[in-house]
Parts: sequence; C-alpha cells; structure tokens
Amino acid sequence: MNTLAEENYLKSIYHLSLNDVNVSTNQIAAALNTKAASVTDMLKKLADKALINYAKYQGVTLTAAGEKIALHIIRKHRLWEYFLVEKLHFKWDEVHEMAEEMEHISSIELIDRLDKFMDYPKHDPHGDPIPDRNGNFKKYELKPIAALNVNENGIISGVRDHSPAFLQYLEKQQLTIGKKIKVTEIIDYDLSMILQVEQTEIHISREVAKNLLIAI
Amino acid sequence: MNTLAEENYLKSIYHLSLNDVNVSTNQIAAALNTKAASVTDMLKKLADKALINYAKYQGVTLTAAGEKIALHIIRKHRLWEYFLVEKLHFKWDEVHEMAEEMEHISSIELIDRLDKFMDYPKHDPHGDPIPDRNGNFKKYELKPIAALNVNENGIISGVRDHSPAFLQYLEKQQLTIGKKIKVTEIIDYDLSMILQVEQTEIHISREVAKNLLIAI
DNA sequence: TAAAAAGTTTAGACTTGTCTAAAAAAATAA
DNA sequence: TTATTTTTTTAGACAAGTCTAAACTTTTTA
Repeated sequence: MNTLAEENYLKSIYHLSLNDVNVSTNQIAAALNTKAASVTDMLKKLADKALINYAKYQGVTLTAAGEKIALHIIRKHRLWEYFLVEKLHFKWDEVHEMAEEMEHISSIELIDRLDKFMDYPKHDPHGDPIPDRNGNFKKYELKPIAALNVNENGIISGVRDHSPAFLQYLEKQQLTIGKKIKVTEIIDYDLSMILQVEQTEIHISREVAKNLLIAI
Repeated sequence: MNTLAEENYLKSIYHLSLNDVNVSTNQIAAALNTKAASVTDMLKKLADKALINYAKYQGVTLTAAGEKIALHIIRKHRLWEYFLVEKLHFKWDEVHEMAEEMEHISSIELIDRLDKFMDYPKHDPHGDPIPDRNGNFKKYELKPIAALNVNENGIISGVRDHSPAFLQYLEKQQLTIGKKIKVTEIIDYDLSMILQVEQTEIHISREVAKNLLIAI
C-alpha cells in the first residue's frame, strides 16, 4: 500500500489534471499547502513507483496505475461524504474535512459494502460523480450557469467551488442540487444574473454564476 | 491533537493497565510489535505531555488526561466495530483491523452522530462495553467459564481473546454473545468442560473456558 | 535575443518514529 | 549478598516527509 502522503499527492495531481494536462510542481505545492522543494522530492518517489510520468521541469501526468489509485481514493472520499450527509445528516458544507481522513481507510471490502449499504449512489452531496470499484464513472457534461443566455434553463447539478462559505451561501439561497433554474435577466453592467428558481427570483453575481454548474 | 503513534501507545497502555497497575516497557513493546528502545523514547514524549506518569525503570500509568484520550479512542474503535457488524454485516472476527484504522478519525461530532445513528449501543460485537462521550461505561463484572462449577450457569457476554481464530471457533460452535450456558461436567484429567447450550452439549478445552466470559 | 523574472531542483538540515548495540539498573538465583 | 539474568535506558543511526537557501532551467519581457 501507499503512504498517506503519497495518496494525497496522487489525488491532488488527479484533480489538477482535469484543468491542465501537465501539472506543475507549484500547482501541487499550492494544492497541498506545502513547498515546491517538498513536491519535487515526492515526485521522484512517485515516478520511481511508476505512478506518475515525470521529467524534470516539465510537470507530471498520472500513469494508468497512478490514476487507478487516485480514483479509488476519490471513490472513498465521495462515498463517505454521501454517508455523512445521508445517514448522519451532516450538511454538505461540513463533510469535506472528515472525508479527507476517511478516504485513507484501506479496506476495499469495506468501501464496497458501504456502497451497497447506501444503494450505490451515483453522486456525492456536491454533485460530483462517484467512481465504481473499477474507477469508472460517467463523465456527464456540466457547464456553469454563467454560460447560459437569457431564457435558457437547466438543473443545478454541481459546484466548482467546494468551500464551506460558497456552499453555505447556496444553501441559504436555496440553490441546491436538483433545483431547476431559468435565467430571466443578465445585467449588462456586471454580468450578474437573475434566476427564476421555483416561485422566486434570485440575483446572483457573475462569480457565483461561474461556480454553480448545471446539467445540459 | 495527538499523533497516530501516540494514540496507539495510550490505547495499549490503557488495555495493559487492566491487568497490571504499572505497565512495563516490554509489555508495551510486545503489544505494539515494536522494540523496548522505541517505547522508552515514546514514553518520554507522553510524559512531557502529561499523558502518563513515568519514572525510569518503574513502568507507567496513565494520567487522567491520558486515560480520557485512551477511552475516546476505544469508544471510536468499538462504535466502528458495531457499525461494521450491524450495518455492513461483517462477521465479528473480521472487524478489528478495519476499526484499528477508523478509530483514528478525529471528529468528535462524527462519532457522536454515529452513536446516535446506531441508537447508542452499549457493547461492541465482542461484548466489550462502549464508553459514552465522556468516557464512562458500566464496569459490569465478567468471569471466565473456567471459574464455574458443575451445574452453574451464565450468559455468554464477552471474550478474553479477540483473535480471529478464537472468534471463528466460537462462531462454529455457536458459542456466541447472549447464549445461555450451563456446565454439565468437568473432566478431571484435563479440566475441559462439557456445556449445555440450548439443545446441544458442547465440549470445550480449559483454554477455551478461560477465554470465554459470562455475566454473573 | 539578452536580461529579468518565475518556476524548479539540489543540498543540507530538521522532526517523528523507528532500529541496533552497548551501558546501566533491577530482579533473581546461588 | 554477590553473581547472573532480565529489563530498561542511552547513544547513535536511519527512513519518510518536510523545510530554507542557493543553484539551475524555463519563460517572459524589453
């Protein structure tokens, strides 16, 4: 098995890979709240284990083996988040830190039984897909509300920002997963948007519109 | 918070304290599968943190602060074991290793909610008491079946040996928690015992009789 | 396209927790 | 009660993962 530190590096590299093909040392350092020099050391270890492709100064990509491990950790993280919200009734902005610890529990059998216990959920409380035991999941397309035009609509299906502050704001505005929204107006001046959500109109900034995702 | 290693030392010292008031360096080393020299190093650290009372060559006892931490870890361990057996349907001999990892998840709120989710169980799957959030639990008296005389009876309520091999043996013999047993005969030669359990008679060795506990 | 800036790696050090080997203390035995 | 054995501690070393400071690449800018 891999160490806790190795698992966290692989997970970070996976997440960063979704935005950039090659992930840089500094990006990883920022994500893990560590220093670039520490990252370089770890990249060498991960490359020795054939979990990443690494060439000095060129950034890294995950190998198939590395991606498999990353996806397994992400599966565990999201299943535990689902458990915390659905079974223990935590709020969606409270579960990330706990799941950061729980994702490192090693037993595969445990996580498969947890999956079954919850009846094989497809998404975590933030709308992110939960990989199956082989690491597969549907890469359904989401886009930010900011990409919509007036009179277009969609169903809230995910968030780009997972910070408690953002999630709490959404909760308060009733902008939660599954809600149907329609853009009724876009303000020229600041590109903020007015949404129709159920019976009410909600005014959101462009910042929020960029971080709130809908299914197409 | 304390490190994983510190938590494991405190837990071991707590368990060993149940048999001996002062716990020796070698006992701890054996329990943690480490060397006496490593134990000495850690004992200094724990003493510096005022979690144990330590005088060179004299063995250790837990301070109130150390015992509180130990009991909290044991609470977490036993609640997770209960979860694994009752909710995920693992067998009682399969859960120890998983709980060894899960007991280090730090959130107190999480464990309190888990406790509530399972309706505040009083004992783990092996019959060991689950401390409440303040570390309190009823120290009800158990004694080994080996202490019984012919025609005396009791209810199986715990085990002294938690090894999978022993637990699997008990499971196969239907000697599980809650079963009512009565001693029908004690063989002079080897002190093995014949028990009446429900409709059948079961012959157990003295070794087993010493490790299987009943409520008085 | 040369100089400056930004990003990355190396070198050497530190912490945690572990180890072996040797020294010291305590317990046991003759 | 001295000698032997057992237990414990100390000394010094090591691996993992991190850090700072300095050196080296790459990218950007003028």
